[in-house]
Amino acid sequence: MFSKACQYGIKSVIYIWKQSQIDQKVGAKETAAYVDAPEPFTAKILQELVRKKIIGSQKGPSGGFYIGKEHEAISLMDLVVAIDGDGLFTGCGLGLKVCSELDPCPLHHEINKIRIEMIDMLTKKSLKQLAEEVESGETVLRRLV
Amino acid sequence: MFSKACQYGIKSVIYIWKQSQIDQKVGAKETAAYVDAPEPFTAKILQELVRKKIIGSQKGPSGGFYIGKEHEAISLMDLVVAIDGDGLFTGCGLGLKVCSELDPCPLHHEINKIRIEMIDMLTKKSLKQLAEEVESGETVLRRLV
DNA sequence: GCAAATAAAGATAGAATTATCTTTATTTGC
DNA sequence: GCAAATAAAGATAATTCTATCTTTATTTGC
Repeated sequence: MFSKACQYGIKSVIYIWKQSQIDQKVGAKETAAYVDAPEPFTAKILQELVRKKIIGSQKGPSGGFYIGKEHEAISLMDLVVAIDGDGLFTGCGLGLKVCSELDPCPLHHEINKIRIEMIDMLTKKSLKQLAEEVESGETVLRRLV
Repeated sequence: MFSKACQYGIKSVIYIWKQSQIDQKVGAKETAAYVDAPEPFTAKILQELVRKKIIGSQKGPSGGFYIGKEHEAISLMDLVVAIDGDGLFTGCGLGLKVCSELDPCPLHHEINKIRIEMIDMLTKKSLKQLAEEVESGETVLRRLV
């Protein structure tokens, strides 16, 4: 469903959010280690997210990635689209050039229904909410064993 | 959502079904042309589907791919799994090694809900049904313009 | 100003997916 | 039996995704 890059991105951003709550910027290395993702690849993804204004960054000692007021409204949807693009949500699910309500491909209605639910879920979930659920222990971001 | 191979596979199998209804075996070339997919790639996919008993094939003149009684119970789910594997439906959506109802990843419940709907849809849709809807004009398999 | 820490950028490599080409095996119709 | 048609198998190439390494640019603390 999501690419590896996207999976790493989602987990990283939740961690960065969590640390930003206690005013800590976090490095790519620390983040990658925490979410169990390859470090240089994670760094690339975070770089890209900064470019797209999903998160912020600061160079130099005690620098790192962070999430500030300006990123608070970011939804999971924004994040996923920033990394994977909108291919999951738009275009024909079977790759037809022409596919619409009027000329639906054999899976048009079915895929549409699932897409709507997916978009709904990703739009409603804020990163804040995800981070808070991890914080409270409702969900887990990494294995602690 | 589905790989290209899977998209080509789904469309091809619907066409093959349709032709099997009128007792016509169809070649890889004809199938690929009909569903607007690259020919050698389509041939490979169909080969694989034969190996997995999703469709049948016969060599020689007036041979080709077909769908017989023995394939009638095949669901879309069988087809998708045969080509893309079950990665869409199993394992953690964020790639965590440990993720379950008891130790859910931040998206576990949400992804589960969508997966259940997807599995439900793919399991209930038979290839027969898809082919009949194309036949009746309810849905379209390729652009006719 | 300088050293250290960090992100950013760019180059490279490995693996998987997508796609093509060539050769071989089988089947049919004559 | 032979030619033609077709699927099957195997080799190769192109592209994209995943991953790493190296160099450069910034920023901080001293």
